[in-house]
Amino acid sequence: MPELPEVETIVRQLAPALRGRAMENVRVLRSDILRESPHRFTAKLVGSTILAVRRRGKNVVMDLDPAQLLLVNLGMTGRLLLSDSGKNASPPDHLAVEFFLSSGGYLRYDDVRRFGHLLRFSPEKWKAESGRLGPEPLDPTLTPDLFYRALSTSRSPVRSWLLDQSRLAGVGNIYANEALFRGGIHPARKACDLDPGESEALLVGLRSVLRDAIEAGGTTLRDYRTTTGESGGFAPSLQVYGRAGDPCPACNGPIRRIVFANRSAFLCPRCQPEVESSVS
DNA sequence: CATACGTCCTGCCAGC
DNA sequence: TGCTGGCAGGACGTAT
Repeated sequence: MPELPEVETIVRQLAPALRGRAMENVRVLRSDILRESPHRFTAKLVGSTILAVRRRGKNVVMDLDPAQLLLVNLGMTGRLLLSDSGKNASPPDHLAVEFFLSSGGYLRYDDVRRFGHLLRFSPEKWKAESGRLGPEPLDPTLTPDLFYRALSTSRSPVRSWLLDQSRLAGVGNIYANEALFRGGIHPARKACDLDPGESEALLVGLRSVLRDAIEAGGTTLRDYRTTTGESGGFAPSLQVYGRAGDPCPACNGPIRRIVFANRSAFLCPRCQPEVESSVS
């Protein structure tokens, strides 16, 4: 569910609302969301103050005082729901963890499939962990040349390359497919086969779709919600994802769905040819 | 080392 | 109406 634009949307809502507030109590209802005992998790967090909320890849990262980090990976169906006022919203159907905050509100983590995780890190451990993730796609220091060189080291299909968090942090199946369409690149082509021009077109397409989706508050297909429970607005703007059989917005030919690496890929066969045009 | 595949879990939807 | 199989936005462990 949540890829970079969805997590960015959540973080932009949480950051101003949570900054400076303390966790007065923590209640764990589904401990398989954690990788430590609920008792230890709770004991280490109660009394902490939230200094900042930010994003790294698809993770929500909270900086706490005393110094530690709380990372939320939403998996497929995780939601962070914020109730700022005193009034009690009825609990969501799959409530996993509740944080009771100073000034009376609370933050709830809800997750149908429980593929998500809530993880604590020391600053040192987080630094190492973050180092295992690839660069942020929207970071301007990721130049077209660096992007091209990174692609050129891998024989994986370029769609798989985009999904690999250790190569690039934050891209999931929706935006990988949309970026490949915008860049005119077939998803099954080997990453190392893209030429510099194609590589740059892909980077431009990726950045544009991520920015557009952030602008719209993310894509809700089914489960994704903002912290107030609202849907994102980008779904109608998807050009290929989930649109098998629909006309291509560029050439009117039918969008196709193919499956590889156990996941659906959507593409326009005409706009995203399988083999690069070896004209020269 | 790099890449490929099965698995975790629940809910929903199309098709019979 | 009710059942069944297929499918889902992620990420990790294991096998090759």
